[in-house]
Amino acid sequence: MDVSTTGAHEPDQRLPLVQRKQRAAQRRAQAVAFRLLETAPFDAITIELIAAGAEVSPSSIYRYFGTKEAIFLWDEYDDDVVGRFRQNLATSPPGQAMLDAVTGAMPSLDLYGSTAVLTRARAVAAVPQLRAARANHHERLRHSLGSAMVEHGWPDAVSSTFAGAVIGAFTGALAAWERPGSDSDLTAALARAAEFVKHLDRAATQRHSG
Amino acid sequence: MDVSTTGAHEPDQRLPLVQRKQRAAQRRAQAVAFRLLETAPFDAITIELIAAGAEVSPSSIYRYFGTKEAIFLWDEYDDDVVGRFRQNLATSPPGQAMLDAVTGAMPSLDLYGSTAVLTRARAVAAVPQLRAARANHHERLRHSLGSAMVEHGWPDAVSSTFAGAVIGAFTGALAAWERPGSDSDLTAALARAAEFVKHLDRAATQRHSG
DNA sequence: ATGTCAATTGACAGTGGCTATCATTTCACC
DNA sequence: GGTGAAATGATAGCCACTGTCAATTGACAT
Repeated sequence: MDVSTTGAHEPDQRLPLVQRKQRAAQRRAQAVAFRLLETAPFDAITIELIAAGAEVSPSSIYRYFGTKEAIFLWDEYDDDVVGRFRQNLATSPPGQAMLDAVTGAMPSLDLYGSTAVLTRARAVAAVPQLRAARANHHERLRHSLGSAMVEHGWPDAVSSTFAGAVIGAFTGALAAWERPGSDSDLTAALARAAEFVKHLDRAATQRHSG
Repeated sequence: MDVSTTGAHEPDQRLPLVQRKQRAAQRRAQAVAFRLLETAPFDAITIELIAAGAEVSPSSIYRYFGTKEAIFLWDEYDDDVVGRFRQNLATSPPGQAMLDAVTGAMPSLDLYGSTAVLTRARAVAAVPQLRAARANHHERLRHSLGSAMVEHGWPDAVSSTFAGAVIGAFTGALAAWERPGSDSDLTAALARAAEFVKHLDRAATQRHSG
C-alpha cells in the first residue's frame, strides 16, 4: 500500500505507524475534498463522498477533522508555526521569532498540489461557511500564539494584541493575493505582511523589559 | 391577541397587518430564544422549542431568520442604520453621516428588554457558532454600507475600507464593553468608537473631491 | 514469532438544522 | 363580502454531527 500518494515532506518518518497512517488518510481526504470542489459546489460535497474517496469510514473523517469545514481549512502549517514560534521566543523578540517561524514552516504548507494554497484561498473567499469557520480557526491560532508569549513572560494584553495583528496582517496580505485580478505572487504577499510584523516588534518591546 | 408583548417602538404603525404580525412574531421568537439561553446551552435550544414558545411553526421561524444563529443576531438596528446612512450621505461626509445614523437609529436597538444588548454581546462572545455567524453578518453589513457610498459617488476601495473600519471600530468597542470586568457603559463605548469614526472622515475625503 | 492489552476503527442508530413541497389559511384589494 | 395572491403549517427527506459498541489493529513484552 503506497502511503505517500500525496507527495508530502514526511519529517514524521519516526512517528508510530498508526499516526503516519492517520496523517496520510487526512491528506488523502483533503485532496479528495478539493478535487470534488472543482466540479461541485460546497454543499453538494458530502462527508460520505469524501470518506469513500479517501478509503476510510465517515466516522474516521469526523474523528480526524471534527467538522466538514475543517477538512478544507486543515493544514500542518499552523501547528508548525506555533511550535517554531514558541521555540524561537527563547532567543528572539516576538516579531523576529514569528518571521523565522513563518518562513521555517513553509515546507509544511504544501497541501496536496502546487496550486493548492491558491485554490484553498479562493474557496475560503467564495464559501461563506468556510469564511465563518476560518474566523474561529484564527481565534484558536491567536490564542496559541498569545499563550506562547505569555509563557515567555510577556503581558497578556500585549501578547494577544500582537498575535491578533500578525494574523490580521497575513490574512489581509493573502486576501489581496488571492483576488482573481491580482498578479502578485505568494512570496511577495507574505513579504508585505512580514514588513508589517517587523514594525510590531518595536510596538511590543516598548512596553516590555525582560 | 396582544401583539405588543415585547414593548417595541412601533414606528411601523402604518405597515400592513401581515408585516406587523411578522415583526411581532420575530420579536417573540428572539425573546424566547434569549430566555431559553439563560438556563440552557446554545446547542440544547432547538428551533422547535423556540417555535413553540413564539407560537409559530418551525417553518415560519426558518422563513423569518434562515438560520438558528440569525435568531440571536437579528435586529432592526442594522437596517435602520443603513437606511439613515444612505440618506445622510446626500448632505454629509461619510463619517458624520455614520455618526448621525448610529445615534439616530438607537431606538431600534431595544431587543426584548433593557439588558438585552449586553446579554446578546456576551452570548456572541461565548458561543463559537454565533461568533462565526456574526463574521458573515458583518460582511453583509459592510457591503450595504459600501454600496451606499458607491451610489453617492465614492470610489469602491475607499467605500469598503471605510465601512470595514467603522464596523471594526464599533465591534472592538462593544467587545471591550461586554467583557465581564469592564465597568464602562454602552454610551461611553459607542463614544470611543465614534471618536474613531470622526478621524476616518478625514482619511476618506483626502482622496475624494465630490 | 506470538500473545496480550490498549487504542483505533467502522457500523449503527439517533438528533437536529435546514430545504422543498403542497394544501390550507389569511389578508389585501376591489 | 368575494376573489386572487401571499403567508402559513404540515409533511417528508437530506445531511452534518454525536454516542456507543463490537471488531480490528498495532505497540510492546516475553
